[in-house]
Order: sequence, then C-alpha cells, then structure tokens
Amino acid sequence: MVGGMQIRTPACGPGRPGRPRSAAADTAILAATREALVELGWSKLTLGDVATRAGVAKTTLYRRWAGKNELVVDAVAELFGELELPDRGSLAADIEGVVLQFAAILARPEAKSGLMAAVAESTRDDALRERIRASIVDPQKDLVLEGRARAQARGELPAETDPAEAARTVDLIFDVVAGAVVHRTLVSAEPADEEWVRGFTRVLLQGLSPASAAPGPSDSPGTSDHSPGPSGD
Amino acid sequence: MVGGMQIRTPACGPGRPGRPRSAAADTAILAATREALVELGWSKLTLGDVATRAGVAKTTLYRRWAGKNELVVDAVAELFGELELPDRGSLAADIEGVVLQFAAILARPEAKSGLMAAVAESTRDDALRERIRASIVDPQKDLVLEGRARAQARGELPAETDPAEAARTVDLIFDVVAGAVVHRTLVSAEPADEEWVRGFTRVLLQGLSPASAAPGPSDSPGTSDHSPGPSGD
DNA sequence: CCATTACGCTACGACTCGTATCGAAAGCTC
DNA sequence: GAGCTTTCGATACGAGTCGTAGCGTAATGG
Repeated sequence: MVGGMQIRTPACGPGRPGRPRSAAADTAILAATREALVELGWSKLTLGDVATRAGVAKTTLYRRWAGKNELVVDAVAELFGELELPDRGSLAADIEGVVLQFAAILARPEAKSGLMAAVAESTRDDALRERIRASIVDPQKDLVLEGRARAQARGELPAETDPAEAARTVDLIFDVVAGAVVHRTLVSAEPADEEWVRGFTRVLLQGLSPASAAPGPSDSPGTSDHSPGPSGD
Repeated sequence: MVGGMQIRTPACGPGRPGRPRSAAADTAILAATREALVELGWSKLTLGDVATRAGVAKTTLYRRWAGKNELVVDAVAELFGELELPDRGSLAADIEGVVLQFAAILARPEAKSGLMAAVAESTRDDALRERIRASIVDPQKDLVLEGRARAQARGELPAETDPAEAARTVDLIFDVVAGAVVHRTLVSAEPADEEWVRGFTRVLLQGLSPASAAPGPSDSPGTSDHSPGPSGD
C-alpha cells in the first residue's frame, strides 16, 4: 500500500523490462525514517541521514519519493495501519477501545513529530493533504462508520433517515474523536490514558447535560453499560 | 536542544544604560513573519527573508529570538489574542460564539501553517511547548473556565463539588473543543462554519445518546432541531 | 562627554538540498 | 546465453540557508 505511491510509476507493470526496484529498500527506508524521526525529529531529519541509516544511496531516495514530506507520511502511515475496531459489546466500549489504540500510536515520538509536521505542510500542499487523507485519515474514518453500524445493529443508535445528514454526523464525530486525542496528546502533552478516555466517552455519548454530571468519581463511571462483553475477538 | 534558551530578556530594567530596543522593530518583525507564513508557509520561511520584509538586519532577529520556532509562536500568538467570550445568554450560544471565533482565526493561512508546525516541533522541545502553552493555550483555557462559570450562574451546569474533578473536566472539554476545530480545519480541510458549529455544540451538550438528544427516539433524531438561544446572527 | 547597548551591514565556514553523472548489477525478452 | 532496460551505489557539484563574528554608527543614561 505504502510502497505503491512514488513520484512516478516506473516499475508497476508486470511485463516491464529492466531491474525491478528493491522491496527491501522500501521497508529499510521507511524504518530508517521512523528511527530518524525518533532521534532527530522532523526539522533535523535529512534525507541524506535517512539514506545512510537505511544503507542505500541518497539518489535511491529521490527516485522514489518527491521529498521529505511524502517520505514521512508514508513512514507514519504504516504506524496507523495497525488500527482495528474489535467488537467489545457496546458503543461505549468500542469507542474506548479504538481511542486507546489511537492514543497509543500517537504517543510514539515518531508519530507525534512526523504526523503533525506533515499536517502543517499539507496546509500549503494539496497533493500532500490528499496523500495524508488517503493513507491515514480515510482508514480511520472507516472505523467510525463501522462503529456506528454496530451501534445501530445493537439498537444503541437510531438508523439514519437522511444519508447526507448521516455523512455529516460521521465527519463530525470523527473530527471530535481524533481531534480530542491529538490535542490531548500533542498540545496538552498529557497521556490519553484509560481514565481520560472514560471521561471523554461519557461526554461524547451523553454530553455536558446536567443529568450526566455524576458527582461521585468513585462509583461506576457513567450510566452507560460498557460491561466487557465476551465477544468473539 | 534546538533552541531552548530564551534571549528575550536583556533589556528589561528601567534604569538601564544604553540604547533601548526598538518596539517598532518587534511589531514589524512579527507582522513580517505572518506575511511570510502566508506567502511561503513554515518550511520555506527563512529568517533572512523575514528580516528583509521587516526592514531590519538579520542580526537583530537573532538578538531577540532563539530561532524560527520561537519567532513563529510569538507571531501566531498575537492572532489568538483577539479571542473573547461575549455573553450571548446561554451556554450553547456562548460555545457557538467562541468556537466560531476560534475557527475564524484558524482559517487564516498564517495560523494554520505556523501553529501546527510549532506544535510539531514542541514535541521535541520542552521550552517551546511551554511557550506555546503560556502564550496561546492557557488564555484559551481561561475562556472555557469563564464559560463554565457563566453556565453555572445561569443554572445550566451544576456547581462542582470536587475541585480536582472539575479541573479534569475543564481540561477535557478544552481538548475536545479545540481539538475538534483544529482537526476539522487542518486535517479534514473543511470550514468550521455555522452549520458545523451548531452540530458540534449539540453533540457537546447532549452527546450521541438518542434518549437525551431527540424527542422522538424512533424516527427523527432531531436533525432539523436548531440550537436554543439567539444563535443566528 | 562618556559608557553602554542596539542597530545595520558585510562576510564567513558549515551544512543541506536536489541533481547530474558514471559504472556496475539485476531482471525480462528473445 | 545475448541484448536491452531499469535500478543501484558512489561521487561531485552549484545553490541556498544557517548562525555567528566583526565593525562602525546611532541612541540613551549618568
């Protein structure tokens, strides 16, 4: 998936003559990129350094990626490819599970520095934003869609009548969930641990309405039934 | 390690001999920084270019700021200094008002590129993160505190019993609000306009639970329901 | 007047960038 | 295997930026 997005499409046909590109070089380069992100961060990361770490020539890097932005996006996208949405039995539990996964990935230094810098650059580069969307954002949004479908099947959420309104709602929920975790991790610089995720899920499901403002933190968190359902996982 | 030292306090004493620093140079430099952010973005912004735009020497820049990161943070912080929280009569209307202001600032290209890049760099620079927190984040969080106090005075929110729990809630709400707007603007790259803000406010106040959101739990999930209060101006 | 500090200007070495070039290696077609 | 095509590694190169140093000048306080 990641290795297919290069500057051009030089060696994608099966019956193409010539020496094929080394697949091992791709994985080595992306791994070296993440390693350099951890040690140096975005601003001090240089393509020459990545090439040395990966054991390839600098020219090989420029044959496959247009620049630092694209390389880092591909390197970070592999991290978020691990995201899944195991069925935990309730909407609240599903949200808590996937948010904790997302937070765990975002807690890694290569994800923090690389993703945010790429997003910052994407504000002035439409192609880069499209690459981020296709390889990172859209797969995450699919998880929101899946979670909503499950909740509707359980009867926790009503079936939508207007598809356009439903699409807007999914986009809204996605921005709220992903944005809150990112802001908590990067701006507030505090961990999105289980306690935080529980509070966030309660707000997301019940809002700030006075009925949900339970004063006692010692009792069961929230009135939601997020009991650990023994689902076939 | 990148640029941690603060070199901005050489001339703070009143009875200090020597030529004082030009206050006009400060404003010119910060304005030139924002102008360069609009035209070039963060990655292509150079301090030499900023100095030329501001009409000062490059050495003057280095006497006042440790590097590009600190300069951009100060330049962007002035944008968010415009944020206010006018009393609109209800919690929902207050939220909508301040979120729209925040979205309007974040829609400006200098804020997008500069703020996100600075946040990305702050993941590896504690002093930079502290500067962002003090000059940008904390003032925003004060608005959340003010909004909560108003809502409590109106009876829309209950008075907190546990101050520690109340502080956690404020932090949570702040991450949710700011994170959602940032994610909507930068990652989804779609405008946080009035329609979106209305939907967001509804989710924030009432959550996704159909029991508390919609009067009719079966058919219409309150999609055409408008927010309470005079929010349409 | 004199000490002190800020300013503008120029110049400098060090570094990174992205490209060009070359010979060698690896695969496909015949 | 012969021949062609493409990739790979290594090196070199001009261009651009960085951050600092040096120097003379301007502005303020004692």
